[in-house]
Amino acid sequence: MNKMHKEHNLTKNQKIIFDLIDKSPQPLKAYSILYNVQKKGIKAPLQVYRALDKLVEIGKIHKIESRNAFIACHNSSCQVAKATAFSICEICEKVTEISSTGLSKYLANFKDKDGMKYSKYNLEFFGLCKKCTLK
Amino acid sequence: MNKMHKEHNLTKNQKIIFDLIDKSPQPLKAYSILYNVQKKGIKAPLQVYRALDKLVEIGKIHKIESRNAFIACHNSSCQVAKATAFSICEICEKVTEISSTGLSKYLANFKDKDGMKYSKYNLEFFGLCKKCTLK
DNA sequence: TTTTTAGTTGTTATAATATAACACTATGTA
DNA sequence: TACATAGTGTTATATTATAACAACTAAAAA
Repeated sequence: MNKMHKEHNLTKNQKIIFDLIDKSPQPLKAYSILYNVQKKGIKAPLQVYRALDKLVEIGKIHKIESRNAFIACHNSSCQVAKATAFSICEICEKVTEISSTGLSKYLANFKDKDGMKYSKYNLEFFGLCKKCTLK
Repeated sequence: MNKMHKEHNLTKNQKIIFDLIDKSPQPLKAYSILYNVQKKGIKAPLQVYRALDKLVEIGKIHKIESRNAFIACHNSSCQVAKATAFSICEICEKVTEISSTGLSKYLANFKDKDGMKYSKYNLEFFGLCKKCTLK
């Protein structure tokens, strides 16, 4: 198996929740996830949050911090949730993961004025998506 | 009063809350703020959140999204809360606002692969601060 | 095989964060 | 004055997230 793409064998709950998020074109919130998986036997918030925590940890999903919502990672280069960038439309709330080599290199190499480098970052851009720009 | 050079004259509640955040070396959370200003007559969460919303809007403070906490802006160039960058220590939780001309220019001019530019961004770097690096 | 271990599960309860709705007040300005 | 805009005080409630504990499971070590 390719090291770069180590499979994390998801447990039942993790799989149910990942599949739901992965199918969704847009970020889902924890309690909306809960509502959607209750018929599959996941009844309590903690069951959802535990699966979310794990999925974030292994990089299968990302949290959109400014929205308290979760989106599947569609960027093969971020196997671990350490370097994330998103664009967020302030009207329709559409969220897109940005995968730009230039951006990720720039940020991974960024040093602050004390010369510190950082091991992780999260960047959220806000503006209007194409559709909303035209309205 | 002349609107052209309108200072944002803070109201009583806004001023109480801004002063508290401004004096704090580290970000404060809403309910910790509430606790600290109760002796000054601010008794309800909404009074705090309303002041916080306004202070964020006019750029006097910023919200650290990943921590649900608020910090005073010490970066004279961000008059409006539209371009923010922070470093966050994952051990001691120390937060520092980054003011790097290079970084802000790079991000302000960033275009995604559809050529879209964005009007605002928020960037949070995570790692260890100097003190915690030495431990 | 048995035992151990780390990780996950299911559950109840509760903490922490944030907003809705409504009546009222202050202030600037037409 | 009257109007518009923004802020206030209040109660209630919605939303997001974690604590604590007992039990289960799979994989690896003995």
